[in-house]
Amino acid sequence: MTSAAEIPDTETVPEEPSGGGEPARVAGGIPEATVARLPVYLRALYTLAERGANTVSSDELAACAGVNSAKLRKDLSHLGSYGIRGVGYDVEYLVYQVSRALGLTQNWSVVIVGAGNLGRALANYGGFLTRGFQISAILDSDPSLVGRPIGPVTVRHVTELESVITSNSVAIGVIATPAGTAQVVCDRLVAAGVTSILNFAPLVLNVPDGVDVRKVDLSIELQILAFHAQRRFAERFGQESDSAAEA
Amino acid sequence: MTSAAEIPDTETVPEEPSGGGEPARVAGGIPEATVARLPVYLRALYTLAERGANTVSSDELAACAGVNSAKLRKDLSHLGSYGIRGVGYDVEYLVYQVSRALGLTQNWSVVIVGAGNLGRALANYGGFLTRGFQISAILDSDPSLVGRPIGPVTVRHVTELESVITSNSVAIGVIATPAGTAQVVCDRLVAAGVTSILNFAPLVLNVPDGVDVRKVDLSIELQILAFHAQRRFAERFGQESDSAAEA
DNA sequence: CGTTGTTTGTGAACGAATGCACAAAGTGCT
DNA sequence: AGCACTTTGTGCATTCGTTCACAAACAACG
Repeated sequence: MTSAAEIPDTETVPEEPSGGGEPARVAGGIPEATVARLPVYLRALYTLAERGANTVSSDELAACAGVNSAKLRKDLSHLGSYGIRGVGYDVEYLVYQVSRALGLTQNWSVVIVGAGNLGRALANYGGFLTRGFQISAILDSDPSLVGRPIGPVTVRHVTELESVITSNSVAIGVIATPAGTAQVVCDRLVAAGVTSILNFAPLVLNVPDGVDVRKVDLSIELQILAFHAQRRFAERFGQESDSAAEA
Repeated sequence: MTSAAEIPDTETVPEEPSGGGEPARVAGGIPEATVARLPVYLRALYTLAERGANTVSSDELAACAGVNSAKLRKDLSHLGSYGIRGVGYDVEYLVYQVSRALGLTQNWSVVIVGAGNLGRALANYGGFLTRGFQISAILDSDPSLVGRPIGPVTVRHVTELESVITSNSVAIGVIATPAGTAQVVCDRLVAAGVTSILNFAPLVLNVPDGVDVRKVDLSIELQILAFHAQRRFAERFGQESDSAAEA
């Protein structure tokens, strides 16, 4: 759930109505729910490729990705018709097509703001940033952290934010600061031209239209888990004292 | 979109059909999409309470939470009818009701497995674990980390996993290990009785029915951002070379 | 070449989520 | 008490997402 339901926060510019009864088909033609699953498929494909698989059926790939095979096929059908009936999908070719659809054939420059525990974890997580992303800088306001090497870069002072962004044409900003400074950092990122932001600070960021914010929030996830745990608990034993089931 | 969309992974046990035309109403009566937003409302309510607000209208609260006010009212209506027409909601009372709905009136015991950068970040993030959650232990397999104090606890060896869980009646496990060991850790958590798992490792965990897994995955979020960034880019300038828009 | 078996791609039914728009229900002023 | 104003709670239409089930397309083999 999510993503949650995740759960989308994008402000998508609506296209012309385009007649049909299809499920929306925003510009780019790929529904949000599908976009959120493509990275999962991509990871499964890489795993399969490492195992030496040349082709894969929708059933196998769906099992690896933890989804139902009909959903997988419908998702992939939004990218084009890249399967072979009676055989399956060519792994390498599908990797390329999914990557292209996600925009990973170009390299994206990322700046991380905040070199605390979380920022360090992100910068060090080589596995995360393998393909398509490159950390241009990690910034912090604490002078005692500046100059310290973390992962592929060294910490720079947050005053350099604007110059780092313009000189590296950074398109994605990651906010790993405390909640108190997150909005200020966000405003500066946006003013400097960043239109994609990944927010780890526990607050709702305010951004103008045209800026895409995604949030990752531990406490929210924990609370959702707590809800389900409580529900399971109440189901197993009798109903709780006063649930919302009164007439 | 996190969650957005985030995106559900729960195996919910369907209740009796219950007749009506309402949107599903799983056991507990609260739709998934609503559950995912309740923590956001709760945080906004705490912020408002700190500012000294006694009551709040759906418009204000919706603005704080970054959603549409009709959606907010519909969400809250699933908990019961706790507003006063013409006035709004009593902040303190609503905090209590939302907390109760989420199962935060009891304390949940959490164990973090993996004391690397990420595990340390989580254990130190006091802001995350304020209300309703308590870190019972943080575990790692690296002997050089054992004994080191992190946040409210000290690192213990992962061999103690089972005993920690049973003696603290831990209900929630957080996996902050590398991908290679995540499944093994997961299996051990499940075998020890944990039914709620928050997974930070970049892989799809395999769990039996009745276990609830939520994942937090940086690379997926980045890839979704990249997709939208690419789309915006292609929209601004002419269409890309070959999009999927052929007849 | 036809037949059998496999797997994709998708039409169509269903189910969930969103947002509008308004009646119902309250406050406060005169 | 009556009236004007505010805000909740919800029925309804619409959009979005999932799943089923099957025809179309291909491989393999005799």
